[in-house]
Amino acid sequence: MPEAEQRKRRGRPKRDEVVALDRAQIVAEALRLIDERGLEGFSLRELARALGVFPTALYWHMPGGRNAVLGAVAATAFTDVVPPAEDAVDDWESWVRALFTRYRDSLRKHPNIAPLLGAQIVSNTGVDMELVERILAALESAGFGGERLVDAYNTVVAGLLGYVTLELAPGPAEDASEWASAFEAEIRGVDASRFPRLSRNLDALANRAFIVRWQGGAEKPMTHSFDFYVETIITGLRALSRKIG
Amino acid sequence: MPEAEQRKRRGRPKRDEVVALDRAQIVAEALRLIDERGLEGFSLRELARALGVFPTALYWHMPGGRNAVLGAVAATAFTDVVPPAEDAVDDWESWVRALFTRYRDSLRKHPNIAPLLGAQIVSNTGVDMELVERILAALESAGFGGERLVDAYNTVVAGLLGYVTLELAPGPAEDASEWASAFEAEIRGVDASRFPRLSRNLDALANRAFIVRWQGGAEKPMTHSFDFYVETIITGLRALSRKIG
DNA sequence: AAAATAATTGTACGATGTACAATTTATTTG
DNA sequence: CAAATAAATTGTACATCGTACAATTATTTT
Repeated sequence: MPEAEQRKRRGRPKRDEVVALDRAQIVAEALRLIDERGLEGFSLRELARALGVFPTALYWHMPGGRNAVLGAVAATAFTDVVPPAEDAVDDWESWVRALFTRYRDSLRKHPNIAPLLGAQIVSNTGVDMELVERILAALESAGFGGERLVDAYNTVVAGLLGYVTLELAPGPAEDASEWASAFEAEIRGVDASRFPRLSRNLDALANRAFIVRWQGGAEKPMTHSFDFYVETIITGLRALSRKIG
Repeated sequence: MPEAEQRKRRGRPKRDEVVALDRAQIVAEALRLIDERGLEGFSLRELARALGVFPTALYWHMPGGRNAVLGAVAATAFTDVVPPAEDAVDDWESWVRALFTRYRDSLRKHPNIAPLLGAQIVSNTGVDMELVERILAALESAGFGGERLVDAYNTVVAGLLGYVTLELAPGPAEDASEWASAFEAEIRGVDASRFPRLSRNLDALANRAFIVRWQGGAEKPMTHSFDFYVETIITGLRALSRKIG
């Protein structure tokens, strides 16, 4: 733990004192703590403790308090997800594919913040607007325009966040392994007469499909289905772009 | 407020006393409170207050505490979403379409619980297994089997939750209208040279598309795009089901 | 030199989740 | 039918949390 040394004096610190409190550093440390102990276990006070600072000092740099910190942390997930331009130009499909996988790769490095993204209108105008612009570019080159462009755009954004948010969703908080084995037993012993298809495909589905899994995507990735999901969306968009344009 | 009258006596209540504490009632009241004051404002103590009961009494019926209550509340969103059988049989596409719209309609009645669903491995074996079974049935009748069935299933489930979770996501907690107008101004004044396409389509996009909206889906539904999104997924699945089977 | 502003320490408060003991009623058992 | 056990609550207690606000000190501007 990178505890900063104590500093008893009150008031504004001298120029070269070790406080080094700074918006970027607060966000970075917050992300580190969330990576380490999860979203549920995150608190402003622990963040302050880790930074060697009083909790209320954080409010100077982040006037929004807790929510502001979490918002800023969430925003970091979008850095570097927008694929470089050269991949796009005349192949919107592979650009969209690249976007999806880059976003997923980015979140897989910090799976604990996934709930923040799928469930918050977080926006940090700048990075985000770049993302919007580039999605629009891809979809225009796919032939969408006007009202359909809006629909296609919303489809891409929802698709972008949807799968990954769910894949990386956290299970029950503390009783993890106990709950997991109990749930596994329940799944394994599912009534074959009431649920014949589930029962027949159980080996293929158990712990490898939503609702019937007992591990989160951080421990047990669902990559193959993700690729299929992306192809589904791209294929659907391609078909619909031809239908009316 | 349906405050229950006071009852001073300690210990187990007599048979016909008005305490009426019961798992189902706890969950129902919790949902009502969340509908009313939002997820952020929900607390076990207020729930207990609303039920006219000590906070710790809730632990008797819900051993998991807060998380257990929220899990149970989340599960209610899935009641009655599975479309009746007769709609399906030999038309898997309209069955899936019905599933998507029913789920969305269900959540739109309780938009505040949306974050719970997109972000938690909540499962209540029974209702859920029925859902799983029926999705599998639809996809088998669409021609999916084996490994592809798993992928298609995961695609449907992720698609089912993804859009709605994002659409109904809550904005910033308290400073709502202030933030909204500030954000609107920022969007309206976006740099046309850096973001030409966004700028060109601004009227169509502003407050009607993800990332560039300042109202949640509870206040401003995004229905048209949702329909397009559903068609995208169904069309994609149809095409991919023919490709290999 | 004085005033304003920046950046922190410190204090304080109400609220929260939950562990645990005490108490009372209902049910089961011998 | 008495005694034991289980069911369902009240009541107490505690650590923790977010944040409003005052006090303090250093830097920058006037």
